[in-house]
Amino acid sequence: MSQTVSRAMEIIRFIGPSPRSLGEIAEHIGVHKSTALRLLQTLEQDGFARHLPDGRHTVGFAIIPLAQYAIDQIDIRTLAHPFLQRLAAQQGHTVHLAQLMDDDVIYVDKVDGSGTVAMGSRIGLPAEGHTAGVAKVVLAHLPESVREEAIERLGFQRHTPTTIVTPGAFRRELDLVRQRGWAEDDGEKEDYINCVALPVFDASGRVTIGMSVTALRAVAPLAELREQMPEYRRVAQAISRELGWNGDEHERR
Amino acid sequence: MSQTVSRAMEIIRFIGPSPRSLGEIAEHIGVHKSTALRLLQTLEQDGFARHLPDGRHTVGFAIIPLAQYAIDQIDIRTLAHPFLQRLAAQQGHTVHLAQLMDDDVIYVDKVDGSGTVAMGSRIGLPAEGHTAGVAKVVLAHLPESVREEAIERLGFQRHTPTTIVTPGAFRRELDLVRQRGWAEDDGEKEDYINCVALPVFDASGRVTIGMSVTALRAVAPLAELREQMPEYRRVAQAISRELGWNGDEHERR
DNA sequence: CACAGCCGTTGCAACATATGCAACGGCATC
DNA sequence: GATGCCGTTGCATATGTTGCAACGGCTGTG
Repeated sequence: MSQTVSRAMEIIRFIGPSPRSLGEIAEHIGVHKSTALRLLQTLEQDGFARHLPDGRHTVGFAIIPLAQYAIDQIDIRTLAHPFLQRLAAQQGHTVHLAQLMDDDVIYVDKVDGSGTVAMGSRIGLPAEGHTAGVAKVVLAHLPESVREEAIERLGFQRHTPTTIVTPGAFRRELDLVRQRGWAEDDGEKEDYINCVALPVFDASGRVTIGMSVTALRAVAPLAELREQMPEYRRVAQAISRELGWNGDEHERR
Repeated sequence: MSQTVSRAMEIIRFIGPSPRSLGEIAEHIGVHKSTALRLLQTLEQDGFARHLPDGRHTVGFAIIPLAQYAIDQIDIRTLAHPFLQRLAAQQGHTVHLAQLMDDDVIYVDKVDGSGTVAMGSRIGLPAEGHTAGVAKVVLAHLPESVREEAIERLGFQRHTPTTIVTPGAFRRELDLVRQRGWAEDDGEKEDYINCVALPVFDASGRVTIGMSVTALRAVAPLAELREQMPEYRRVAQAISRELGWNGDEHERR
């Protein structure tokens, strides 16, 4: 293991959220300022960090295309994409796939329907934990201790009158998700958009991926999406079988 | 400068585009395999690299949120965003801002109009060089030698009957962009979407940023967007003045 | 205006770590 | 079964990283 490389990466993690001074960085990684400065100079030479005019240091743009490579290599995309495309074309609605990675449910694929819709979801970015259907469906199926930790991290910011804003109400929502087999976003992030989200099971019956169908409320309200649930369930299970799932959705780990 | 950190970063750049074996990596950075392995082990411990089941190494997901931080800190967004929001609200069309970074014109902001539209543009991702309005308008205003190098890198893949697919035709298009002062995407990437793009000048009269207005052809065909050109030019110049531009758009470097 | 304090930075010697070597086990090929 | 190449590890040592001392610049205070 390389201590020098570890330090450099810790610097990048530290300066990412907000720009930092040399002294702060040296203190954070526990080295002399001259050491931190040399590490920064190297990171900056290669575009992984930037030296701002005010003297502080921040993350560099060379990381952006590398992140895109990381996104492009998410395996489930290749496997699931044809299913999403068919569903989007057939139903006319936007379909997402999102996967749990570390502590976030990250959008990993998105196929727009016809009669299209703009929304804040972006591949590579996390779904909002307390509003997005895909996040709810993944959270609902996590082991309880993991789920409780995740719930504690949620901010429960209100966006619309239907946003769930307490942990208790959110737990009841997740209970409902498990009971009926799908999650819903009832205009909780943007009040003109709703969606349903289905679990995607892996070979061991776990759920770390969710698939959602999203529509403008004016075009297809929740009731209409619910009517299509048998078809959505069929597609989510077809993707699950591609992942080696072979059982009933009521199987639990 | 830290040689060790440089090597680690070169490893990340090398394994990003496609996964690589330990031997390839060691050869690429010019060290013994055991050295490359230790550097990789450190990168993998922190999520900057991943060790695939087949033994190869690729870029890790921890880079994705860092890239988002980098995107979030692009200064022009803060400055230009109110202009884009006003224009989008007033015109009802989607407005983009894109900026030249290294060899790509990267979408750095995007405001959706009302009566919304889905499109492949994503913040942090590059605009396609030979079709996107923002890319054409930035390319058109580059110094000639830089422009020629950029044109040589373009793939000229046809997407629709109106896609420009030869360097010669593309050069003539850029001549036209400079002459009339704006670029167009005439359904060249998706045949149902068109846009116009205006140059944003900086304090020295250079153009590394473009602003575009995009609409569904069915909603607002090119002719209709062209009618609004005085207003679009006014907004682009207002943003330019915020950047310190003080002259006539015919000023050249 | 002088001074103190803190910042970012550099040259250099000491030393701690990164490095390459030799060897290993595993796997594929002949 | 032998060979070649892969990824990997222990260890000695060479070297690059590291901290120290000192520097100039900037800001705030008296």
